[in-house]
Amino acid sequence: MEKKKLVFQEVYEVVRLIPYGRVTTYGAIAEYLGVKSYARMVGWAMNAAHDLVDVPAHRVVNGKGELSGQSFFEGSESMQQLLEREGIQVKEDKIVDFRRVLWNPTIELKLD
DNA sequence: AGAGTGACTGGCT
DNA sequence: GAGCCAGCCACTC
Repeated sequence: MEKKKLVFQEVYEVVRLIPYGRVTTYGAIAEYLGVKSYARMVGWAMNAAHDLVDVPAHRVVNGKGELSGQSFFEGSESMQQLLEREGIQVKEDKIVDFRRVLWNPTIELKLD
């Protein structure tokens, strides 16, 4: 058995595909890339992606819809601010109607 | 090389 | 439905 390796570039590509006004989870991305157990690593990849402006990391949250990486966006605008700008309501660091705005690449980008 | 840590998740209580 | 516990992989000290 060969172990699949997580490629940051792949993660960034998926994150870039997230539609405006939608969000996804670390687990969903990991699953789509075929590395379901790498949810934590995806989050870590986001940390590295912090340097890239093309990667809307603010559209990626944890499975509960909480802005876990909010503290990491203390650049100019907070993660919450960016999400609300896209029409996503955020309350108590949690996305309102999370299920409704959730975008699952494994489903939306079905490979067949 | 061993131990600790973390932008997580699923299962059980 | 919210909270606690264990499993997960890469990175740092």
